[in-house]
Amino acid sequence: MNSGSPPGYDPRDFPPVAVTVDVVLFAIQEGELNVLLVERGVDPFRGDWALPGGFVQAEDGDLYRAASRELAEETGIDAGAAYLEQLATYGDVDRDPRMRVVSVAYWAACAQLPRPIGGSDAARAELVPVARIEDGDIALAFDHLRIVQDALDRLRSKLEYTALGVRFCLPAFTISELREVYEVVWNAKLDAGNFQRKVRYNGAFREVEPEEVGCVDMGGEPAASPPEVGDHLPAGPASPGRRGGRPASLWTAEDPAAMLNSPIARPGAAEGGVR
Amino acid sequence: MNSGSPPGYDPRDFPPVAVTVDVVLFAIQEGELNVLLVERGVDPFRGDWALPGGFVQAEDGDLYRAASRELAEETGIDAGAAYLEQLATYGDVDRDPRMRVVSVAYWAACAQLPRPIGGSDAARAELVPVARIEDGDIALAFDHLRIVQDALDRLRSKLEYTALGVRFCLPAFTISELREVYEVVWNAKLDAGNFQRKVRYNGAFREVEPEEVGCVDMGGEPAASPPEVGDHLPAGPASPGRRGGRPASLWTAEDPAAMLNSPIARPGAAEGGVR
DNA sequence: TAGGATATTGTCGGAATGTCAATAACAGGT
DNA sequence: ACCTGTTATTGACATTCCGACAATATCCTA
Repeated sequence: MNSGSPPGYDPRDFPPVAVTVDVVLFAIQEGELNVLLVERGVDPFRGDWALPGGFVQAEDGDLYRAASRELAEETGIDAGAAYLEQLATYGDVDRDPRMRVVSVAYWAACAQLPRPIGGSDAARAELVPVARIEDGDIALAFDHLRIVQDALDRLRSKLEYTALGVRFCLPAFTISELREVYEVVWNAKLDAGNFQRKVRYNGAFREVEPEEVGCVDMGGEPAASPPEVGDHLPAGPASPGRRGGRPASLWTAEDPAAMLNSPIARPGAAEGGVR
Repeated sequence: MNSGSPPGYDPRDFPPVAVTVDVVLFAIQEGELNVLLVERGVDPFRGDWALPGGFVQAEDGDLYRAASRELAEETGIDAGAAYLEQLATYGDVDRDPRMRVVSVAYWAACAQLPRPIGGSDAARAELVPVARIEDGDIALAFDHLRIVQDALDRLRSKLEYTALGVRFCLPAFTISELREVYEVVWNAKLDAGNFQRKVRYNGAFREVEPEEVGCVDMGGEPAASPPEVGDHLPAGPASPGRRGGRPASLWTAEDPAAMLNSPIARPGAAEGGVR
């Protein structure tokens, strides 16, 4: 297990390694799935886009906390409001030209970016459509392309069998809003009727009575304006104008991370990585 | 690579952190699911059981390779033969009393331990039934109990929708052998007939013709020796004596990591962590 | 050759799913 | 008030899937 001196590690006993955390934050805007990227201002990969991240600090009690801190610094978002789950760890010897850097990647999903982002760092931070990344239109630093792809795989899989899609919605949402989340993330069209049934039967979701609205809290961001009946997807044409039609009932998820007792089928999911 | 100045990292720029890999190796023996543990001989947690692992070395090109190396050192098993997949990374500040150690955990599954184990290290290495660990009968060092539990969750989930169960079997196996793997890992009983259909229909498995296996003797004398048709589970009463009954056809999995196009239902899986 | 054991195939009712259509409830304009 | 367009929600069905359980098939042992 350990190599050299008996008890107590000596920093000289092991090769110098830096440990960082990187966060893949997903958000839906304009009916598109986006990832938060920052533009690198320093040398390796200067000018390229990279995931927000940084060194694990001594003050970070654990890795989750380190990732939350990075997320908050970059976006002001509270980790509880964006889920935040560990994805994987990347440690190829040459992934950073300067020295060995082992990076623990996390992924997150949030309903809407509170402020115009661009946190404490001077670096420009922007939401970039994943479509452009998957098409290779964006130059990503380090092995961050692979990390984003892994995160995408994980996100797409998890929507199948967990209620995590609601993290893209406000605390109270309509079934159609949730369906649109699925359609955007999966880049597929789902039958409205079936989706309705799926949600209604799944114990993971609960219809919220009109009187309750306003009390629903997913433990996250205090929605700027109390969730209003008829709210639509965060951003997009959004709530401003209900374009007519029968008003939808509002729903909520007790525990967004909960398993669905029957999964929601992904259309073209012959095979693929589920992780 | 690194040196000092411009955009290079300086070891003094970040807190000293050690990076290790730990491996949770599962193996089935005597109809029980086991985990490979080593007895600690040095101070922190001396005498307790721990997962095999060690520092990421400079020679390890990537983390997977580091884990393979640890696995090989400890058991002589080639990583390719045991799958080996990254599980998660653990970095709580106090998980090791000596200093901050970030540990990247891997899990693996193998059909049978080649030698009586107990690799290069002087430390005693043993297969311990997971039942005893889950019951709390075994004192595990560090946060290794949590790691084992996470690995168990992952293993049990992955059996549902991948062909990874075959990693507990020899290259060619009978459907009953595979079913027993499921029953042992899930600690549940499965209907033999339905399981049969599941495997036969799933594109992930392929029936192997007798000619492919070697000198096959299906239906004649009890072939005396080597690649025998009636092989049973690695270990256990095993192949020695077919206890009678219609001989089973042999199967194989093209790609053990492949997804099952229709999952195998886990009996009492109301909810739980899929990770 | 009988009895026991294991593998494999069949049957059948209930549950789940997908497709497609019908109804409900609202906004807006005339 | 009435008509039209739009979205939500519910129904009807055919098809498939699944679990429980029974029936065969093939071998071993005695």
